[in-house]
Amino acid sequence: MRAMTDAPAGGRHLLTIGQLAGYAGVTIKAVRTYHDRGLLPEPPRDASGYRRYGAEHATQLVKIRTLVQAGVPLARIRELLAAGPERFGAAIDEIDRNLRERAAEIRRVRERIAQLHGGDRLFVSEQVAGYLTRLREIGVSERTVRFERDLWILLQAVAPEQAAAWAADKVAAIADPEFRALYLDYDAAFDWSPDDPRLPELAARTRRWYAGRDDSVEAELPADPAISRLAALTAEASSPAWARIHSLAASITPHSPAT
Amino acid sequence: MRAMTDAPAGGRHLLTIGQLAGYAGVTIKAVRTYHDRGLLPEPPRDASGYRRYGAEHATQLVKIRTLVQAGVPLARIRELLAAGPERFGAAIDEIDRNLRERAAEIRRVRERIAQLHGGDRLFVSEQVAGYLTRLREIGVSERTVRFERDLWILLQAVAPEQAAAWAADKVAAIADPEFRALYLDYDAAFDWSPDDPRLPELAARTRRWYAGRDDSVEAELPADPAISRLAALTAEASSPAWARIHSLAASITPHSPAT
DNA sequence: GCTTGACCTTGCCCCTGGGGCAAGGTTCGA
DNA sequence: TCGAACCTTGCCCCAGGGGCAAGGTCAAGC
Repeated sequence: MRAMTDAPAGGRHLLTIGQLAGYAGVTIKAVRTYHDRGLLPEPPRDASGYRRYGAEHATQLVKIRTLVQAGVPLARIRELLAAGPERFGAAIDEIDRNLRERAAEIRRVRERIAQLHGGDRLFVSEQVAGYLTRLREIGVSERTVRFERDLWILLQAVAPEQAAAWAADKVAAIADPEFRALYLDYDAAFDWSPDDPRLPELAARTRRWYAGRDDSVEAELPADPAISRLAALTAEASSPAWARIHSLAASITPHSPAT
Repeated sequence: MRAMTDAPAGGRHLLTIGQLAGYAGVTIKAVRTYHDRGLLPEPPRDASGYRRYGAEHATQLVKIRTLVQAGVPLARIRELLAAGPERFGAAIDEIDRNLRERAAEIRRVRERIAQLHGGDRLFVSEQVAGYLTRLREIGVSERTVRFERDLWILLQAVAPEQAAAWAADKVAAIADPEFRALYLDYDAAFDWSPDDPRLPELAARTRRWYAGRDDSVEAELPADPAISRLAALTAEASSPAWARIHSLAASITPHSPAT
């Protein structure tokens, strides 16, 4: 066996680095990198300093390339090649599991990518996305829907559980025709002047609607003042008319339709 | 609209970088990298120099993360976000195609990985792998089979088309019971002494077998002298007994059974 | 008021898996 | 004998961050 594994005898090492790389489907640079990282032993050199490879390097290199294509890091490959066949086999099983996982991940990513085409599902919870869709269905302008969406994103980022409770409340409210009418009027009022004579009446209707609600529903909502202020401030910063309504109906702060 | 897109007004930018990163499922470092690469605009700073983000950053960041997970390079993502929705849509289609391709690639890699468990298919052509399997079936020792395999790897690396022609010839020869018997005797002779009295008779049988061949088959084989020498030298370096046979039957150089 | 821990800031060097280029030496075929 | 195609080493570059240093800041609890 000595002659087969060690012998530097003539004839056993005759592939140049380019031929070896070509056979294994790898670049010359990659071969040299594998030498540097200790994955592939340095072969003997010929008289002029060229590396001369034998079949043992070729089999090793094909193994390495296969593992590299499977996404195994070079450091791990070095360990695997050094380990015995039983550990090697176990590692291969693990790598294959890993590969299956990656394929599944790609499927998941493809679904998300498809949602980039449009739709809000990418940015907010399913519940909120359904609510936004419902708003569009009843005729709310795209501008206001986007405004709502951005507000929900903030809410979800700051306080996910509170956002969920509020969203449930909103979904329930939107089932009421009176609330829907109110919401559409708010939508229309977005760019009215703050002096518009219709605003006081809208504020009064808003107050009446909240007054008529079941108090128990109200009590269950977490009433974090920072969150309420956030909603109110955001609305006021966007529309002077909404700010006016807010000041006219000061008592209803946290639950005006557009927030 | 101005108030919705530019306003630094209080209340609109209140996420810290950590909250933003947490919402989008991204590290703080990644957010800063996206600022540096121009994927995400720098938000206003608060009094103490902290970045303060609004919902528009959150939506943008979720988009970015989704594209990053899909393997889109950051430079490309920047272009996409700057482009109009029609180009964005077209790019999404292309990215999805890319993703499908990657999934297919993973399937292919899994097949190759499975072959790492054993088998020669990873290292030599299907034809040669079949030939090696046939050798094992007729009882050739594993040592000699590996020796053949290594030689074929060298041949395929140096001259793939010649290797294919030679392999076809070998597959045909192995169908002949006389050749099979000869091959097994060579296998047994591997570690005989070069002075063994049985060697001259083996050399004579070899010469007879080649003499009885159809000459037209012989003529079709490419007779590259370098390749023949490679085969002969490799064999001689491995087994003194084989070297002895070779010198006894000098005329049959390129086609002795073990090469 | 003070400490403590969790945040934030910038800047710098590190990693993988090579690619590309420079500046030379070698080998092979016409 | 010359050019093309090889080979050699060495160096810097890329993405997409990670990790650490050396600070400034904020909120809670005592």
